[in-house]
Amino acid sequence: MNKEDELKNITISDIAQELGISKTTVSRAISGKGRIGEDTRNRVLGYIEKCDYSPNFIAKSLAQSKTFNIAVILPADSNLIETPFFQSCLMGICEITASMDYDVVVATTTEDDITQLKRIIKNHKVDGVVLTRPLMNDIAINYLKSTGTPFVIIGSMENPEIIQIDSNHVTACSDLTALLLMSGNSSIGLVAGNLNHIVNQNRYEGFLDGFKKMNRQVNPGMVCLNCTNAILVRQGVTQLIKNNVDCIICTDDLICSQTITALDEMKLRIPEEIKIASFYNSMFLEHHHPPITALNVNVKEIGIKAGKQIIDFINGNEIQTKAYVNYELIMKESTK
Amino acid sequence: MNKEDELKNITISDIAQELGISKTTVSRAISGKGRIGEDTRNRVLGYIEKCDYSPNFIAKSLAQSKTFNIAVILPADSNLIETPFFQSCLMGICEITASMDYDVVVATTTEDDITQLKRIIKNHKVDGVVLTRPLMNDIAINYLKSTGTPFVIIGSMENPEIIQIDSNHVTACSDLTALLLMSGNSSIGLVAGNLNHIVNQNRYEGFLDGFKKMNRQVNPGMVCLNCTNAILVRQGVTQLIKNNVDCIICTDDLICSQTITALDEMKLRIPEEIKIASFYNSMFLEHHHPPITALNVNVKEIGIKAGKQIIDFINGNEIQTKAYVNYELIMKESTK
DNA sequence: GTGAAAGCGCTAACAG
DNA sequence: CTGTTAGCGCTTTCAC
Repeated sequence: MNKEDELKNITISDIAQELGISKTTVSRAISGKGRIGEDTRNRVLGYIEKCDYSPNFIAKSLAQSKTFNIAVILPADSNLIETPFFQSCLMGICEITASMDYDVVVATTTEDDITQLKRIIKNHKVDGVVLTRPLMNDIAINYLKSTGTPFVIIGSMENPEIIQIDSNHVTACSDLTALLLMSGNSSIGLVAGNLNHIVNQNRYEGFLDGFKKMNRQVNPGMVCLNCTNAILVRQGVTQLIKNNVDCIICTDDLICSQTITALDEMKLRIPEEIKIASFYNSMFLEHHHPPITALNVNVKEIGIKAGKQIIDFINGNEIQTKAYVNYELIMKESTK
Repeated sequence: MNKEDELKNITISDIAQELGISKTTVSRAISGKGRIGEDTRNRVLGYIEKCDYSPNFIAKSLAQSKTFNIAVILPADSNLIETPFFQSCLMGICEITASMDYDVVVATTTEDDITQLKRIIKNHKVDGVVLTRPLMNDIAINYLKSTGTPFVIIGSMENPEIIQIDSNHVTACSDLTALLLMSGNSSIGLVAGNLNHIVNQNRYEGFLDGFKKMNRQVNPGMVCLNCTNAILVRQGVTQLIKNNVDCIICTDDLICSQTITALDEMKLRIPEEIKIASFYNSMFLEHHHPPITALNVNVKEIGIKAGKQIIDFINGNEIQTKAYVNYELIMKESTK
């Protein structure tokens, strides 16, 4: 009987008829908008409770030209597919949207293919978008701007008109670098990923800033950028070793794991012969032996903030265009 | 101007009026349903192309009582949140659904909280559901059954009425176990995760089956079940070591990483003093030193099949209720 | 405080 | 082959 009740798809008209009032009144009781008598409202609400009515969002959507959906755009690049960052983000977004009566539609893009995004926007499937991996020259951002779609990015950009949620990768990397310099590492190298990803730009910037803060010069031979695959990482690490680096900072956990593999091949021991640090304290780093020094962020909280921001923005509420989430530096054995 | 065009929200009526025909005809031209003149169709299609019309899915949804959305339910359990399996699955599902003109709504559940799922179903946000982590006694499955919602599971169940996509964990683990027994490991132990997860039941079953195939007895002291956190894993490993195990099979990568940490603490070297193998060849195992023997599956393909199955099912197409995806045993240094 | 009626954009009989 | 007419379930003026 439960089964039938749910399938019955009881509508607002049914309720109106049953209670001998008009659809309008029922609608008002449910939405809370417009004037309505205290007792009438309670009568409606009571009946609704009893007969397990649930409104048809599609109809509501059509009438209001709103979908009550937001899109979350995930990168589909093969080398990011296993990164837990996006998954944790998504969890946070789902949590907050559900609590605000919105749902999450996901789609993937690559650096040069945004067809899934376009479909969703063209089909009016969502009211707004969360972009999780902004690029330097981002066709997704350009598209969203050109269509006038509300969106927020998880990341940082110069443009102050774009709503942004991020941890401050610049100061984070700057802090990490400075701390490592202070603790006696005279020659620190950087292995960075795709510089088209803004986050890697930020971390690179922070790296340089850390040196500046400590009044040190960065040796150009100590910086390997755009290491977008295991082979490039290995080449980079080899170069750093030749230049007698004593500590390596990796811009993310995948690069870190590839760096460790390279170091292993060269029979270099961590931390005795070479120190290493990375970003985002994932399972990989957490359970590595020795444990890897890393910057830790509450990624789920980033998702929660991003979800709240976009929904508030859609609904015309006031929001801050730039929100930061704290990070935390976790020093471990790999840099001792 | 592009901007205005897209916002203009040109409708089927506009087109009809512009072309001096009826809405119905336009609708037919677009959908391809019903008889319509070759030339009329082309005229409509041509005009549509030119004015960048895109249909309003919401209206279509309301008229057809279909949403063209499917839900993907992801586990929100803290110890699974970083598992790349679900992310890869999701990628596959997104890819296939997009190509079939469907979209993906995601929601999370835990073992005892399916409120997000309920919201989505009650609000008629989706036409069907993909469950990614079936449990032994799954309230989500019960709920979906009771509401008559079409769904598929990524995993295996006895019930042949439920549409299932999976790699065969039983034979996979059986093969792995048998192979390790054959290659001279006399005493193999198992560290398994939450047995409420069907997949862990399957692997446990496979483990036992491997022994049986080789006419060996399983020593009960060699099996640690329900190791749902790092502490339990450590206890389990300690017990296995006391019982002079020479090889450990872990039911997933998280347990594997925790096992390795425990082994490290005990100063046991892999593979010299103890061998180890795991499931699902994630980044963690891939870049570990030494590389870890594991069962590898094309997870994205599982997602693709699941997405196709649910959409085909919704549309009343014929489908097989049980689809397997191949696995591959990758022997590496950790068991040499 | 409540109701009647129009309409969101599309589909689907039913006629012609 | 094409047009007319009703809806899908809800919101929203505009009267009363």
